[in-house]
Amino acid sequence: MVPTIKSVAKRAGVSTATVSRVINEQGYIRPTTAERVRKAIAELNFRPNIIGRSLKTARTRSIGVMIPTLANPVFADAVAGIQDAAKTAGYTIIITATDYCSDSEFASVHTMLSNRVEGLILTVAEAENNRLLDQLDAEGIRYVLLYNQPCSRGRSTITVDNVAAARLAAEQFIAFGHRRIGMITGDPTASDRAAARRSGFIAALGDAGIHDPPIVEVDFMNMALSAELRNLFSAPLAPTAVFCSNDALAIAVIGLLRGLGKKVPNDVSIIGFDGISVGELIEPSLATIEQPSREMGVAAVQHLLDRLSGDASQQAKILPHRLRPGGTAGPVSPTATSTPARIRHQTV
Amino acid sequence: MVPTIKSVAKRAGVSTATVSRVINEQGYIRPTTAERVRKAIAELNFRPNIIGRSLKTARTRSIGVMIPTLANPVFADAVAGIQDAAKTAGYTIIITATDYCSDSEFASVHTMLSNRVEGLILTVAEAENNRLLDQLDAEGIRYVLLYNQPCSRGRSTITVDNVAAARLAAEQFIAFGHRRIGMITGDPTASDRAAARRSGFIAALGDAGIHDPPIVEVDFMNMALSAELRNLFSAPLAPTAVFCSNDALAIAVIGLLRGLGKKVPNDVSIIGFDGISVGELIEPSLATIEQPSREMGVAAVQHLLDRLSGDASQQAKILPHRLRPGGTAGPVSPTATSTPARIRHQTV
DNA sequence: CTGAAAGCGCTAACAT
DNA sequence: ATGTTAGCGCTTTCAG
Repeated sequence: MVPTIKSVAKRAGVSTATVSRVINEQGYIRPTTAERVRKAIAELNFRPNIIGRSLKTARTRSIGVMIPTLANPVFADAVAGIQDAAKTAGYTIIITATDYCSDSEFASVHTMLSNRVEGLILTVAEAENNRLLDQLDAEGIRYVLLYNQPCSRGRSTITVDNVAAARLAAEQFIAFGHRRIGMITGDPTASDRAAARRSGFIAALGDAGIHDPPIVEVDFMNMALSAELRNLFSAPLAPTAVFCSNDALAIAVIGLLRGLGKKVPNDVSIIGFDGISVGELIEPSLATIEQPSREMGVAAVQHLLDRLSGDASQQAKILPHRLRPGGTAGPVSPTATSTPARIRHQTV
Repeated sequence: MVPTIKSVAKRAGVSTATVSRVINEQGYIRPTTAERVRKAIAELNFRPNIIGRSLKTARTRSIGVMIPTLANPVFADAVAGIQDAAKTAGYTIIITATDYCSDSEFASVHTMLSNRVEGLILTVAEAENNRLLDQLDAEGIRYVLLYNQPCSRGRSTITVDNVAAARLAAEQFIAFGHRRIGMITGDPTASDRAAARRSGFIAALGDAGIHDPPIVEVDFMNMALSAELRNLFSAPLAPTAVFCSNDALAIAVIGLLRGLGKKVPNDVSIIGFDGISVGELIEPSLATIEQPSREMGVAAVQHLLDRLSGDASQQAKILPHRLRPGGTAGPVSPTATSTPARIRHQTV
């Protein structure tokens, strides 16, 4: 059978307490004794049973991670950061994916809590009104949100300033001379960050005197780009620039535009959001609002570990976003295919 | 504090055994009693402590997963499949990434085994001569390899037929009329699958009378595309077609070619390997040998669970690969920039 | 410096 | 149909 601390003790001719002390390097052990124990451990290929230890110490050194999906590189990168930081800190991670289905959030968290994770890193659909988070708060369970927006409840979260970031995209378009600027957003109501990006985008356009920009919501999961989207680009007053609420969506939209015979960026400029690495590799390269996903994952772990050791100093940690320039976004083109409305707008 | 089975028992006025029976729905319980217990559970918000259960039952219902990195979508997709299948089967997964550093494989596996995972899903550098796997075999620990090649030791693995798949790529190039065909491969010695792809590629070319194709090895992690690579494409007899051992590499190479002023596929045709989804989204779309990563993850879980229940019927499961056509691979072009050698080869 | 023993939360005989 | 109890592997007083 698999060796236990008892078998090691017997082999080394000591008590289990001594073996435990050697394993955990605590207390005074005569060097020769320690050596004998280590030898027994090596010979038996003994691996301390964390289950037994956890039961005794009430510490698991594990954290639970819940994200929408690993299939989106944004989250995969964040988890890579989480994994790395956790490993460094001697923690183990348990992962669950919700597939953007908020109904499964309860079950996922339940599983992880049953496994007695010491804390949670969560990306939920919406942080503000969330029964699950209410319950975690009520039970005093430590968690850190990732990508979610700071909310009035003061829930701790690691994110970028999605409002400011979206403003940046809008402002870039305006600086490029665009006036007919639209937005395409995925998981519209289902994501607080998408909502924040949307509002930042609208606000920035408003500041520039552009109101009621066309905003199209698409089903992000099965990215069948809707008829509405085709209409958007086929209209005579079609936008010359479009902000997409995430990179995967942006890349899909670029494909659609190609299908419609539109040139990017000549006919339509595109800026995405996320900064996934493949964006740099496509041609033209994707202009995007980059968020430091991996670092966000690392920060989430640090933040969580801080909270686990009682330090709840800061609620939200806002990491810097950055406009990553790319070939998909450029000045409004004189050769743009749809010109009629430009005259009107140029007077502004 | 956090409720225990004892606190539930007290509240419901029953013994802990009864509570346990209710939780696990086993044995005969009077409905009214069960109801009282369930009420107590709900009121206390009791979650059974898996740690305690595991210690008693010696079952954790968890599996350990070790992959090179989550930053590569191939592995992220596989893990998504693993997670999904595991969840369905009532299992939890613990993830570690090695970052392609085989030295960390031991530590990762050690951690997971200390956590008493019931089995492992591993992608290792090399399955044939592997001390870690030898040790797992010796200890009778169940594992399933993922992406690794079947080896003489009969280690169970989920993979595609990398040799045949690479042949397919080579044959496609040949069918397109290419004769000067090269290969660019990452983690050359460090990956049995890369080696298999390489040998399949060479074999297929050999069958077509093409020998000693140029093969360039690049450091996959920091994808600084080497000088050697530049030389490859600058040579007068530069290949008109290049097979890349994975998609990430292929996309990077396409970028390099653009930098060198070469057109894809006109000057150089490219076929990648993996079938990551972004390949379909870039322009031109990436021709690639697609492997069903998500399904492979699912299959790995099924295979592992089979083994855990004593069924070791099959060693290797070969899933079907598929040539995914794409814009990056096409017929050898009459306008190709480097023509001198074509005459010689066309005589074959 | 080391050992004996209690007990973490749970399940599974064994009783009744 | 339900209760009693032993014990999973480990850590940690408490003794010595």
